[in-house]
Amino acid sequence: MRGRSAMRESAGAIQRKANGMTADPETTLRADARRNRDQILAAAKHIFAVSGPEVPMEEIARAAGVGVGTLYRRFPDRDALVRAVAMDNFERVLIDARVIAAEETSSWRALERLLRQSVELQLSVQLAMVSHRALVILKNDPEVRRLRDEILAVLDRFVDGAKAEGKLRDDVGAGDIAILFATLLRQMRAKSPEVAAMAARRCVGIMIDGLSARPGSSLPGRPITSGDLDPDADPDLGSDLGPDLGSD
Amino acid sequence: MRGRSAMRESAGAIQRKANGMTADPETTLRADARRNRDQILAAAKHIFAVSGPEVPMEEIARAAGVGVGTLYRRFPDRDALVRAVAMDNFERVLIDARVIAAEETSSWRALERLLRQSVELQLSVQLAMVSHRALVILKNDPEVRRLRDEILAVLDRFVDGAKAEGKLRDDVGAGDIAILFATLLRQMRAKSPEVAAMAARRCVGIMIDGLSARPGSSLPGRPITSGDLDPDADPDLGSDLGPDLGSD
DNA sequence: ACCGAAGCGGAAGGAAGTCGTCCACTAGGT
DNA sequence: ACCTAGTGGACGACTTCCTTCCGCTTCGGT
Repeated sequence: MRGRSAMRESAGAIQRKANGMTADPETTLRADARRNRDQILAAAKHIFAVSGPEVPMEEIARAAGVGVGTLYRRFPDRDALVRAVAMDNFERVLIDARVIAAEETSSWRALERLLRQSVELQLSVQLAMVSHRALVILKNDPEVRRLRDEILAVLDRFVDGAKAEGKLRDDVGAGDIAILFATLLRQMRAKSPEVAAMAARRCVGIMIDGLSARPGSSLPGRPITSGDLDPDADPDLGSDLGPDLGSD
Repeated sequence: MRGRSAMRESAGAIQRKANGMTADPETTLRADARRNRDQILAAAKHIFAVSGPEVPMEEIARAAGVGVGTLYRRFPDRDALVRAVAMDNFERVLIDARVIAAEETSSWRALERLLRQSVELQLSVQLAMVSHRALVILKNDPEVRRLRDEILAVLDRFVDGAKAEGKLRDDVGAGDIAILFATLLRQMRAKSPEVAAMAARRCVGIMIDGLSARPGSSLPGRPITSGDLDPDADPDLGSDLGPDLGSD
């Protein structure tokens, strides 16, 4: 049982590596092993997106069409895998964002396009913002963090530009948008996967309409900036679920 | 896993229902026991909303300020607790919806108010729509189901009315709205709980703007109706994803 | 104030599920 | 054709959670 569909992967990967950040792990790999590694990454990305970052490793392995041993050989523990997935996702988003920035002259249209595309690569923003566990893991990795910040910077530019164009409502910040979409992109349940997929696209459409500038409506509170997203609290973990229950 | 090992539904739960839910538990209970029961319910509601319906029972007990033993005496197993929380939530929403329906003359305003309020009672819609596990539990309870359907019926009326008024865009259905909100109401993470709470209100505001009728924008696919939300599949298990992933 | 009984908390036994290693085996590369 | 990087999946240790049980506490009537 080896055949799997993870093929929309191959092209971009090589180029990304050529971009040259961590060349160590892949150059030494045998062709076969390399392919497996990519499949694992693709499967993990998909499964993380659907079920969160704490699914059994064996499930990921199965989805990738490999054994658990292989998975553990490539990624020494779960954290390493989460990190790798996040890096891959962030890189992809960043590349997309830059392409869009280069192609679109209107910031509003750029923003819109970026958001719509994000649905298709159902994705990592949520991994970084919705999952506490993942957040803890990623926060300690400066590389990941740098990528994330770069993406937020691009988003900031789009937001500012779109506001200047009068297309984006003035009372939102990049943080609003990031939260909105991170939340929205979580998997939805419905009668069928088809309905769910359609629902996701429709939700994004509704959101974009809600974001566009229009007189007469206003939001409570103040604009949430990208800075508001940083839980700068403590870098160490310290029990992720337990303590904050008594807050009520 | 464990709940159904003894019996699919505990005989006690059925009995309680037959007696009438409101009469039995509250009249027989000692005053302090009653208070504890309410605290458990409140804590469970809060924690379910935040962390999904599969959190350790002990955590719920701790948050309620009682011991595990007390919790188990009151609710023989997790299913019973989930049911009780759902009933409570649904009843509350339904009551709100009816008050709103009676007070508002405009369907659009009624819809808007209902949606905004739903954020405050951070709530059950999500329990019924987002969590697979909960869905399975609740689907087998005709009482719960009846309540849910009643709520959806009210929502349907609001939606139809608001469309007729020309205030709600024509290309959405009650299902769109339900999905949108169920998704949106999931807990959000941000720098602080305050920011998260503000973000939730803002998101709803943006969404309502996106829903209001306006020429020039259209959504992909077809309107999602309340009927699209029912996973009418088989009642015992959703094997389509393999092992049920405790994503929450 | 007193007493019986309902109610309480939490320690402990037991079940379920996951992790990550290890080793006999397969298949690329030269 | 050989050598070794690579593979899969069974397995023992471990963690986590469920649920029961029992001695102590508190309620409520007298």
